[in-house]
Amino acid sequence: MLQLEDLVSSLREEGFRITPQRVAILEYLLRTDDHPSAEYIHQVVKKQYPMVSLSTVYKTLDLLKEKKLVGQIEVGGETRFDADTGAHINLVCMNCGKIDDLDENSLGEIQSRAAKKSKYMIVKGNFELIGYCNDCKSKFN
Amino acid sequence: MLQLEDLVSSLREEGFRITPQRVAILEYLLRTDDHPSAEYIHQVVKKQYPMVSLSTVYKTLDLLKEKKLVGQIEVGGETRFDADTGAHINLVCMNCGKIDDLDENSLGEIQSRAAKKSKYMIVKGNFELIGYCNDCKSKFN
DNA sequence: TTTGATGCAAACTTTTTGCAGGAAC
DNA sequence: GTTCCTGCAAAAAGTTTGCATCAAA
Repeated sequence: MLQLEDLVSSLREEGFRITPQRVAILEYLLRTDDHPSAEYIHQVVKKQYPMVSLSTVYKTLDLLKEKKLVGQIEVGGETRFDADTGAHINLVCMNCGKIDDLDENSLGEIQSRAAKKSKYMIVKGNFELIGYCNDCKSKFN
Repeated sequence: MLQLEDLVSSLREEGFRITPQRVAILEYLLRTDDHPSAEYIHQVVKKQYPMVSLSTVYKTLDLLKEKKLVGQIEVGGETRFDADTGAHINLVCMNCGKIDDLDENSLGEIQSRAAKKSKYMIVKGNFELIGYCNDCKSKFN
């Protein structure tokens, strides 16, 4: 499990400045299992630090993406961020918009088979299953 | 293999009008293996029918999505359309933007396992592997 | 004190929408 | 002739950028 202090010191060592805005965004991303949009992160962080602007959220997310601390997925025309960088499937609910993670150990095998067949050099994978979550599916039966 | 005539008559039977714009877009989507963006479809179709507008392309794509004749994937912040509706993996090249398809028969199994574990009702899957294609990967070694 | 980060506003990109005119039936 | 479709232009939504100010180091 990643700790806030570790991230803060590693950022500081690389010459990045530790601002309250960055700490607040990092704190939220570390404690949530969610897959928030930039807009949503802004809403949450603003409750605690009302002076944080949306463009700072975007800039911080860019920084974290570059350092591979968050992943990025696109769902329904909206970009969402994902703190879990390991290989997993995102389950996306078409009704409530919730995104759950599912570990699946056969993904690595598929990935290497695909690399061999296609001759691609694979950098990362995005696996999504889209449907209705347990809470919402009853409404569509 | 889907034929243009079949699609045209099925659209006509459902009360949709057959316009040159719709035929041109359908024709292009049927003959290509590509995963074009709306903008790109517009460029291609305009060469043949210069009067086609981008908003008509979007409206036609909406219609085709609703009828499940095209799939939609989001890659790098851009929406791309995919005429292959079967279960497959999209291989996305980070350098040239090309998208290849790869059939993978273990996807169905993963999907049913995921449905059981997560209690989701799965409607569709998006599987992407992102990296460098055979032509581009030499530039990054 | 120096330099990088912030916040605002404006710009940009992609997609959607309203509406008047035109084409398919 | 009726109704749906098209194309334009404007709006909307999400993201990026330029720049003056501010704060971390």
